[in-house]
Amino acid sequence: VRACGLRLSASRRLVLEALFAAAGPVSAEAIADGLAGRLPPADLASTYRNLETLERIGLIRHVHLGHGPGRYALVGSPEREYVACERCDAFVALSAGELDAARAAVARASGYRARFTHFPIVGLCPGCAGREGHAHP
Amino acid sequence: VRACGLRLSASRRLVLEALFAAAGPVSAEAIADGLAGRLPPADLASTYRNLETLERIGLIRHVHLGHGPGRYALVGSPEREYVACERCDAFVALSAGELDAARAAVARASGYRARFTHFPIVGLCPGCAGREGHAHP
DNA sequence: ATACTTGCAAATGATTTGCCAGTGT
DNA sequence: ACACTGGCAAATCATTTGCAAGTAT
Repeated sequence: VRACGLRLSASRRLVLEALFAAAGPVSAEAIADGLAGRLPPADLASTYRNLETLERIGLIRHVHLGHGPGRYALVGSPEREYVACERCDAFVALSAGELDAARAAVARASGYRARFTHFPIVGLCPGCAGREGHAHP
Repeated sequence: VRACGLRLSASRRLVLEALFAAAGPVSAEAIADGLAGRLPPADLASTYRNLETLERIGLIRHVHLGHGPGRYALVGSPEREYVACERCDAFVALSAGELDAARAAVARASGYRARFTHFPIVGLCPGCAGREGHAHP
């Protein structure tokens, strides 16, 4: 952290603590609110600035799940890729490798090297797909 | 159109003409501007309302390509699915079926039924993937 | 005639920026 | 000390909403 010429200020440390404490990816607002009281609150604009800084040095990353705000998480091993439901905002986080077959199929069809870390695969979760097409959804 | 109890007003017709005239998916702002002068301009808020209405009755749909605004297109046959580059915003539109292998791989890994019509597959286009990892990008 | 539509202005949600005072190193 | 940071207010971007006036049917 300091190795990048950055200062380890109180609010910067708070952002990192929040991301350690969080179960999954969390929004900037949730972090600024101190994860519902579990941590001291911080200014929202500063939180966004800190998230951007920490992302630039590769400590964290953000993913866009559903229509809401972006969600941030520590970069860890194994790396996570996401599949999200466009109807109910449910999502699953898979480990690197589990989507390699899909990646290969995309490369074959389009030439693109797909990455599901920043923008997830979007579709219907088993529950919403089951309700699809029924008479009374 | 009228079959749904809707009126075919001037600005509604204009939105449809713009979508017929456009080569690919276009933003609401581009439509409201009359596609750079090719058509008369319209109010942006009304354009958004008309796009929403036309999408609700299934005539059009929108897709989120890159970081910019959503882009609208007529629903046609063959149906289109998209693969977009997260670095340079280039994208390719594939016909329904071309991504079925990828869809099957996703279903195997996650149980989700992926659809790439509203949120595209995101990754690196061949050009950006080639530059990735080089000494001086 | 009447309900659907428009246009304009103002609100919204997420995120960014300007600016000046505060503080790690 | 000095540049990096924090907090607060105001700006931005895409999109939505309120409302009075207009118009397709």
